[in-house]
Amino acid sequence: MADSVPAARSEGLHYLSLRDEIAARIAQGALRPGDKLPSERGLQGELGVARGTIREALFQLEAEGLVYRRDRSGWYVSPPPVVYDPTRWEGFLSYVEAQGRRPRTETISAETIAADPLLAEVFGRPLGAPLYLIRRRRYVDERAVLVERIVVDAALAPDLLRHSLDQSLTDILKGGYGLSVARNQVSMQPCALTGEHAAALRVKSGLPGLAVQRTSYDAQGRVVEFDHEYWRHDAVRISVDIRVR
Amino acid sequence: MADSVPAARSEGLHYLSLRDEIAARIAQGALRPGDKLPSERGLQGELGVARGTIREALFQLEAEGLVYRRDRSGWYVSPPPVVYDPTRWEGFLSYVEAQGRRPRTETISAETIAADPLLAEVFGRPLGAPLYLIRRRRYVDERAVLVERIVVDAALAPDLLRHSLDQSLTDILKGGYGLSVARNQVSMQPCALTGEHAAALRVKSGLPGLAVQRTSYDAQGRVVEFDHEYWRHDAVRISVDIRVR
DNA sequence: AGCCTGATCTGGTATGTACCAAACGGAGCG
DNA sequence: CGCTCCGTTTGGTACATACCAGATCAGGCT
Repeated sequence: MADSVPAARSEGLHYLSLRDEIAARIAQGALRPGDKLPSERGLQGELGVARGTIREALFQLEAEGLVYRRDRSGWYVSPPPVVYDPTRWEGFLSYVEAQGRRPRTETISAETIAADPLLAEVFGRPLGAPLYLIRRRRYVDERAVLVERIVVDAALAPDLLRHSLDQSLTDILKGGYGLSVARNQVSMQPCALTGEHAAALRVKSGLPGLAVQRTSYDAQGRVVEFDHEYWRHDAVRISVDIRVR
Repeated sequence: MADSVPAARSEGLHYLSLRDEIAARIAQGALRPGDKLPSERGLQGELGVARGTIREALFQLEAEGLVYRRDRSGWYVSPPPVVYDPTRWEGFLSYVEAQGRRPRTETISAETIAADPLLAEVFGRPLGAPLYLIRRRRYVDERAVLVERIVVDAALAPDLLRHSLDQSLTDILKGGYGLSVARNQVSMQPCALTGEHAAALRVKSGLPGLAVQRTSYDAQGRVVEFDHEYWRHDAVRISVDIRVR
């Protein structure tokens, strides 16, 4: 990294100028997506500031989505986010591919469960009715970007779990069962990834995320999918184009 | 140590158990929205852990939107977020009120500017065409929750700046100029609030936020508003209900 | 070639200390 | 009563240090 960061010392708070310095390097292309930053201790020696201060600057860049960390490996420049349009339901694999990125899906678990009060209400089915619960992890360019928990009515898609769930669930439901989505009810909220979600994405507990809850209905108003997604905040941008009511 | 947080010491990482302990108190109503937490140094004495560890736990709760800080005043339990549906464009004041909260708008600045290349493109107007630029800050229950930067085509709304901009801009455009919104193009991305935005919201630079960009069109496809909003991440939840294309 | 192992590198957690500056609150003054 | 002033409280920044545990990788063994 040669001459390090002279401009950064100009003024004000150390961690802010360091943050701005690194951000500038990324903006001007001196650091490119996927590049590894020097180690915290390396920067410490280079810049002559305490490691805690370096980390404060890195945390801010992480919150801005400019860098991310791989646990006990190092800090890396973030790739650009994928654009997610909840009004176009083509499925993860196709829209990620359409953006020139490499998607992958991994099934964590798939099981039959009995409807609890909430799910019974959502699906309009009796308590205890059989439902499928699917947990998946999805990647873009081999970086885990979201975990999801999908519930499907077993009555609408018998033997769904026989299929390989690493492909598009939308396609399976449409091709195999004639179920297609006509309406989506989507709710999104910034959150922190904690516990099982953080573990599944292999990120530090507390990383900012985006929680998306989606209920998909077919033309008859039946619930086709009830889906909770937890995204890394830096991996996604939401875009919708709508007629106003 | 009064005994206070006994369960928190059970196992694992100090800051995670402390975080969970406070989160549990909020969930069960022992701490209510708006309540002030003990000071960092107070907790330090109570719990016997270092102040840095306390702060780590508080940062996580902040990232989850459960608590927020008022600079050099203290940490407080967050009020619930307002629900924002970009497909229903009734304006901030009315939908916040509909949720039983108290909205307020403050105009920071209002001026006439000349279209730069980007704005000329967006509005389909020549370079240098006159546009209005309005900056506002909006509050819910007297807490600043967003800053926005709205651009309006001066040709469509002459003398717009004569109006009081602390009211609904939607109403002014509709009532005063017959402009009503027929289509919204909305893009949202988690971000960090920095620089002027952080200052305007009086939060620490680096607080997680949600950046919303909205382009509103009327029935003739003319751009009515071009709007950038920066929300505190804990103040808003997005909800949309849409027919799938 | 493939597997195992152990040293090393890296970030993660935790503690202590010090000082700064904004916010707050109470005393005192006009 | 309202204002100013000032000491106190509170979070904000910065430093130093120590140790832990997962990730990584080179080297040696099979």
